[in-house]
Amino acid sequence: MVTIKDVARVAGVSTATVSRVVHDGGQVGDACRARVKKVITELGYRPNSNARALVSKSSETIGVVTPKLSMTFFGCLAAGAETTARAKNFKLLMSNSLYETQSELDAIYSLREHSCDAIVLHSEYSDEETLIKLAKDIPGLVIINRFIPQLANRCVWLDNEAGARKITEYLLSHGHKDIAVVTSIYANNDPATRLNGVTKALAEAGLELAKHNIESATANMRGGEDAVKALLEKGCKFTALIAYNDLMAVGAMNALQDAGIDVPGEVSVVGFDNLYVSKACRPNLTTMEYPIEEMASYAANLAIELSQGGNQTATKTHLFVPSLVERQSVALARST
Amino acid sequence: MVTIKDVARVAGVSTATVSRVVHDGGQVGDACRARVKKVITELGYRPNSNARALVSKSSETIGVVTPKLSMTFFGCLAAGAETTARAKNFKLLMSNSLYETQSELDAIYSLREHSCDAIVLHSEYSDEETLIKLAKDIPGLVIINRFIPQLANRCVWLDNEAGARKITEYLLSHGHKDIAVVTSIYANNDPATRLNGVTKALAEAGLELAKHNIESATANMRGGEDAVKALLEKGCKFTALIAYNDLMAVGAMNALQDAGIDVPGEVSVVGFDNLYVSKACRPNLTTMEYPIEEMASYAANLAIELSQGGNQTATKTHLFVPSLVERQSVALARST
DNA sequence: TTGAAAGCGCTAACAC
DNA sequence: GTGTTAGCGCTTTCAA
Repeated sequence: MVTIKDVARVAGVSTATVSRVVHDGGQVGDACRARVKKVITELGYRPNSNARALVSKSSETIGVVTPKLSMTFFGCLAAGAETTARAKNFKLLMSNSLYETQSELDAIYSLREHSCDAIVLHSEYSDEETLIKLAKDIPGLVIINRFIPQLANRCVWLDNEAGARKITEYLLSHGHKDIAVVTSIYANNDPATRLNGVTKALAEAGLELAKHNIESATANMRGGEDAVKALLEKGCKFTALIAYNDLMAVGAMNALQDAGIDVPGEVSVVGFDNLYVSKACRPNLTTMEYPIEEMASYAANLAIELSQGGNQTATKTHLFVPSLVERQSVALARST
Repeated sequence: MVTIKDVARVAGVSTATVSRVVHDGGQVGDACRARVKKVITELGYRPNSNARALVSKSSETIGVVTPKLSMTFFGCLAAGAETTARAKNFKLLMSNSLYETQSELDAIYSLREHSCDAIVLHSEYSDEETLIKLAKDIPGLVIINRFIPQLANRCVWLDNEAGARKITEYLLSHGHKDIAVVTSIYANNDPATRLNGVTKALAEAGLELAKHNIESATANMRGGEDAVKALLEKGCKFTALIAYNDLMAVGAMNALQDAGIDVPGEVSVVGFDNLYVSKACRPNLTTMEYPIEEMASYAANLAIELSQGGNQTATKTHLFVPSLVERQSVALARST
């Protein structure tokens, strides 16, 4: 490994001068700078970032903590953060939290040990108090996909209720009145919030969402299938179905089709997230776009700014609003 | 930030002793060790890994370089590496190469600056020579999804030809004789290798793969659609279609169905990779499993071992073989 | 068993 | 404009 000393020796200058050249400080004579630069390329010198981080207490590293990288949603999140990291010349440290409070915290501490002071955290299990305490310690900590009032300016989140409301209104505008909902038993607030949006939109249209029209299951394809089967077995009648997310929606469509029910001919189906699958399934799924990649990129930027002492406007919030993506899984309700 | 000095001071010992306790070295008296441990927890001391890496020249960090994290395939790759990292208590440094030679190299050098000596690289554009030179410099460099003879013991790869062969034979065993192929213009060797497998399997059955039964396009859903349209327009007749990967297969199925052709009733379709989409599409896709997560986890292990001077058996290769996943997109060929 | 001290590669005063 | 120097937090001889 070639160090700054090697460069200094070969170029016949002090390490301080080399350091200045590396950092493009203006305080170096032209001839000297040229010589040093030449030596740097000749020797292939690259500053050791551990040493740099050690002395400067900042590592130009951004950490991302998500539950599970293999899920498309989190892959996109990571990709968004990576875009920012690349643009700012930061390194990206990834950690899976595996949906556990303790590993969430472990991951964060491990990041800290690396002098990684910009952190984007997707937390589901830690309670608000823990997070608030953590945020106090770590100026560059940003929470993604969750809103904590006391941390308003550190949360990058999505208006789930507005999204659910919007897609419900869309269904309403297509003449649907008998609407079933497949929600999830997912740990965070999202299911409740989205359900809330649906209920409100329905209420405003003078409709009530009957309890027995709601079925809940795990937030994946299988869950969607199971929920629809349960709905069908109960003898539930509906012309449209709102699923918690795309995965459940796809499962639901499959179950519907397996039961000989045409989608969207007899039943319209909508999802949430706009994952890749929504373009792969038949019919293509109408859904709400969850701009997670963009949000993550934004969050990473915010985390970096905060870690550098910028963007201290405590009152500013970072709320994203999902948008409707019309595809083929919704049709006009058949007049009854 | 609480440092080793703080702990030493509070515990009334030297930093060397604290270091020994942290490392579980046996050379510390019981009473002393207990006291130090107590102080460590009380103060919440965590060793700074930059300092540690600086002095020990090893950072317990594994780097992963892939083209694009937002693609499911690479997300799974990252997840596999993460599993190993977690198990070995390593950190995971991610870098996107964006499909470019230069950024591939940049990413690797940047990893090196971090004293990250175990690296898993998914390289597509760099030539073998560059890679061989790199591998010489970096003992812990492992190449994934590519085979370079001179680096046999450092490559973790998949037998694409065997996979293609296997799935072709599967189609053959279902009575298909008129087979079309949708291949891709992807940059690496995989398309050619898979095509090769198909051709060979067909040849062994006394069948020839006619040029005009092959169509090539970009390796995504859209490409699959386009290719099928082209095939259909040419008036190509086939009862089975082999797609380069799952994404193209799904696109192909959609195009087929849009053209009023029943899948698998009239045309059977198979893919490659076994991505999540293959369970989302209708009919569910029969495909070859590409165990990328497992492979990445394996590769990460190998990289760590190599970086620590182990596993020097230069003759050992690391070849994975894909397995058939039967779903619903293949039917018996209709007797003609 | 424990401590003192040197030094990893780099940056940032401070001096000249 | 350039060099000297003192650390950053930690590990690791070498002595005691």
